[in-house]
Amino acid sequence: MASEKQPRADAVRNRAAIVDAARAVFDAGEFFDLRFDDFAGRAGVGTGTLYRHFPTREALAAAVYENEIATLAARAGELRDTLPAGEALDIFVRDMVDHMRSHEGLARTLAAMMTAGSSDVRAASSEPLERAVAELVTAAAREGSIRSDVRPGAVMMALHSLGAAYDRPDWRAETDEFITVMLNGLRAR
Amino acid sequence: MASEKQPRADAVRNRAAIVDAARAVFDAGEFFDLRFDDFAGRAGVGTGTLYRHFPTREALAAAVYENEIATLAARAGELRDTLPAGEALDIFVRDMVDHMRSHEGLARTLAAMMTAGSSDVRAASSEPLERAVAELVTAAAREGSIRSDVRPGAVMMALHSLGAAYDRPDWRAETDEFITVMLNGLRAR
DNA sequence: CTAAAATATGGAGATCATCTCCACTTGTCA
DNA sequence: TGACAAGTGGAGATGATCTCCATATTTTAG
Repeated sequence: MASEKQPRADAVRNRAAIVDAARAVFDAGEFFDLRFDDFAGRAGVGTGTLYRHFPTREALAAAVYENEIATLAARAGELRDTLPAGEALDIFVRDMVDHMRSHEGLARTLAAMMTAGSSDVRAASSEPLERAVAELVTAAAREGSIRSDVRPGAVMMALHSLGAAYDRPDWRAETDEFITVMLNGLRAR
Repeated sequence: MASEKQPRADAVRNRAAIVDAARAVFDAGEFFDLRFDDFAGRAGVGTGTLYRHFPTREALAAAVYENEIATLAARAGELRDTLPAGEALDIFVRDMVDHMRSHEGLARTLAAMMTAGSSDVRAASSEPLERAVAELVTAAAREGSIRSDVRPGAVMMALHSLGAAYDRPDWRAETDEFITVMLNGLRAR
């Protein structure tokens, strides 16, 4: 149907430079302090270029988010291919928590942007992770290591909450307990 | 220490009018489409008045949020006084879900504002609910109907996620399953 | 290799939301 | 009822967002 056009080489480079700069800003937790135009300066491009590639703040956030999601989804696939499903699910969830812990600013900022943003964008951007988790959950249920009357989306919801609740003073400890409760709940018959 | 001054009657009326107008806007899901100044028009006051009462969007959102939290916390107290703790917790969680279902736009908008806003504001505004849930959880643990190695905050985190994940296409069904998983996990030994 | 066409760039300046300021109105208190 | 305090509204300053297009770069065709 749609014939995809090759973008020009410099366009590709600029786009990447902007996303890289944005990732750094996110990680430092300065996303909301900066004028949107400043992202152009940071990436060494003009504001026109910034706006052409990312018409809104949200669009830029979505691009960073998609990278992050891809990393997580890849990790899920890897685990699925090398471990029994029940174990893979367990480890994936805990890895995800660790990942968030080591990129605090990023996790918090993306959670905020994604909560505020439009459903459609969020749904589209999260799709690969959604898919990967669904596979893990379905496999674990088939294998019999978790109950089978829970749809994968319920697990995604739980994971979602990790990001949303990120700034709770005792996040670290509460997360561990929350995860334990959830995994126990999944195993309960 | 601090001697509280009575505000003038018209100031009280105006403040209430603004919060009322804001609640309606929230409920309709139009919060992000409106210029902040428009809230003044909707409430029938000037922009100066709006800004005096609520210096930022976030401050206005927090005021609406606090109302909502008070309602929920009151409900929790009521349940605690009339039912065994384990049952009270169970019913409270399910009531909260129902409450969110019947105020979709409100729940979604508040979740977004609160995620984006500062930790301090959020922490202060949520405190009454936090307290009420902590009481329910602690009582249920003491009573022996749920495990006692889970701090109340872990449960709050789970509740938080309900708001955060609000726009998932299948929210209703997933929420029920998620809640079931969590409550089972809490009872698992 | 070169020229023309296609694509992309940067940043000056138009546009628009946010927020301040103060002359005026309303409420309160004696 | 007068006088002082408290509160109001909205015009306009401020500063961020976004558009537009003359110029520059890359690609394609000859």
